[in-house]
Amino acid sequence: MKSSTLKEIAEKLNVSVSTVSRAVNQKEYVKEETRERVLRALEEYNYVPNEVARSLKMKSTKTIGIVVPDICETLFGMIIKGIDQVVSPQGYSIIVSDTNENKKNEEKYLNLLYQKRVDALVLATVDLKGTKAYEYIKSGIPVIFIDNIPALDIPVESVTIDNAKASQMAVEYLIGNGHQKIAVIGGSVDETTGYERISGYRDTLRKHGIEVDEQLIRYGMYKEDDGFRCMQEFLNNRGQSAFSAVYVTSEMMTFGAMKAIRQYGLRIPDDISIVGFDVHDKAGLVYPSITTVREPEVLIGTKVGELLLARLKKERKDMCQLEEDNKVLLDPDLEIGQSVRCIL
Amino acid sequence: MKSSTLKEIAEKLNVSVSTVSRAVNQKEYVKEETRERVLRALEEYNYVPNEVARSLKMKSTKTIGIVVPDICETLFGMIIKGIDQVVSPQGYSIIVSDTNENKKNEEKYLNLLYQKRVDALVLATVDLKGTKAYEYIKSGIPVIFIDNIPALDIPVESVTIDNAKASQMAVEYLIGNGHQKIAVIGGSVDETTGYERISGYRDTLRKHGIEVDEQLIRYGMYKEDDGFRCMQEFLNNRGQSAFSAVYVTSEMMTFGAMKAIRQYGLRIPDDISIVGFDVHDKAGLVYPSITTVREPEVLIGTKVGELLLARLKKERKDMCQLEEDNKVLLDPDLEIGQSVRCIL
DNA sequence: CTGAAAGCGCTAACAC
DNA sequence: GTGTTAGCGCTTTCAG
Repeated sequence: MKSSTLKEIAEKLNVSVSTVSRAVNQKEYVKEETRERVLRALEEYNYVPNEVARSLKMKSTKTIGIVVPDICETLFGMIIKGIDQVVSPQGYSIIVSDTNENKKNEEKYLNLLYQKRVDALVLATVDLKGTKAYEYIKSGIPVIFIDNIPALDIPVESVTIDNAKASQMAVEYLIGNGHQKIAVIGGSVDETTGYERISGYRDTLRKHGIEVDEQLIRYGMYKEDDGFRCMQEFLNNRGQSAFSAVYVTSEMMTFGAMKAIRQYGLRIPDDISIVGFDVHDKAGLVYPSITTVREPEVLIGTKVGELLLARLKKERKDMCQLEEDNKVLLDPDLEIGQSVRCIL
Repeated sequence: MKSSTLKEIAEKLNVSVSTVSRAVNQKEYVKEETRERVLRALEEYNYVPNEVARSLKMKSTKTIGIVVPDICETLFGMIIKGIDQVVSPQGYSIIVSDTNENKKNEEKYLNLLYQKRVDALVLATVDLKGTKAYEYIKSGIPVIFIDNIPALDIPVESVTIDNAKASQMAVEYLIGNGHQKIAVIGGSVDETTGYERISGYRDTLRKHGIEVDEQLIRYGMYKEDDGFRCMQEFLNNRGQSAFSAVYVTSEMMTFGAMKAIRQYGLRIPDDISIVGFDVHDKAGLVYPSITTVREPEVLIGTKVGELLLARLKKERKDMCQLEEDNKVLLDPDLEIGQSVRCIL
């Protein structure tokens, strides 16, 4: 039951390997009769093309590397799914690597994928220096960033949501419901996502003539604990800096914040309104349902897939480096739940 | 910034490719001095081994194919993570394919992975015939099944939980809390998981001298809607067949069932107790928290990884087919929440 | 239309 | 210790 090689088929049929190859790839001119003879033999001898050999020859592995901090996060799962959906019909496969949010791991995986000669790389980096990714780009391998975009001095391609807009939507929704004193729990401002979300918050407040109260801004590292802790601080500090609503910029921190509020004996949205980020309530059983900004995950994936395919096709002719940045910004969604009270 | 080849390095150093190769692979005897000279050159000329060429020669791609119905399901995400954790240190990469629960897709992916010559396959199949997987096994490629195990007439290897035991744990927990009339929502009995879970339920009731009431058994296809519908039927039928608790054998159906109960104006656990399966409440915000049987996901992954590594190592010497089934059964966990009322 | 031959980058006998 | 050589299985000129 071992699958045979072109050469074996060729021998059995007394034709040359090149003829068989041509028949297999439906290329060039092969006499209809021989083609059929070959095709039949392929079946009979159970031929399956060896993509490894083809890769070596063609200098293309039909393989795309995806490196994410945590494959279990719904966001990344969906993105991977989206990418797979669009690239697999073209024969591309996806190698995923889960770095566990660890820089060292990321580097190891990036090296491994380089050895395996992936045709392209999709990267949700935790290394803001992006040193390793730099090497990929330099050697002409298409790299698309999702989530964070590292600071590189060469043109990069990325697909992310418009984080500033996301914050704007969240904050304006709160303002629209009468809230003026809006606290925020941001992520690390060293990262583009964290930075953009917080500045979006600030800008939107200002735009609506609301003064930014630095006491109402806290930062966490995206974990549930961080959300919990920041919320506690807000709550303890409520005497000085009152607020009626809070905007939390990540899913787990949103959960943490909600728990802090509950533990304080306060109710959502009666006492405090909350808008989350990327909250996924698969069960639909969280009460009250959470109003949240949300990335269009699958769309990100399919967009990445399309970009990839486009570049992979072009790359063939001219090993073109990107001339300039291509930062695709997708619109976030605002999913309305019942966690915001209208106080107008 | 293109990485060079062994040959190029060899030329620059005026040594042969094999010497360079030996130095790279730290193999055999190379004079310490030459080794160092080579190693330095590798750095200088930015050499990165071409794994494709090596794969062709070695007939091993250091690549493992994983095919799952839905990568976004926490269960599969965790399993993939677990596998990756144990195989990547050995230089293996993982190609994932998301079949979207579709048999045709599954076949397509299985073919693609075969072409790519993955060294092994991990498969959560939706094709109970397992026709395609059969070919892998026949051609000597290690296959490990997770989740469902197809009916094949050759020895197979699998890592799953002990589904009968899972049901036993769920049902005995309910019985221990005084429940006697226990309804169940099962999955498709054509699949091993569905079948085993339901028979585990039956056996456990009998073992405790409780008669099985067929009216209290319903089947769904694992979707939320199915859980909702089955629960409705139970509820509508409650006049004839009363019950105080329900055991639901999948996560989404559990959510559906809970919604049906709520919509009926009944409370959990006051009116009806519920035990779920594989319920993940990442937020920890579902109220009441759900008592659920749970697969030890990461453990499944790491176990699969170890099995894989073991076979991949052996496979080198003797292309040994499995002599007999190797079905690894892992113990499920019972996570106690507040969805079961004690009526003793 | 078909075949011969080179070569993708690497490993592993086998010589020297 | 090191070099030579023969492929791994495939694609692709270039001849015929």
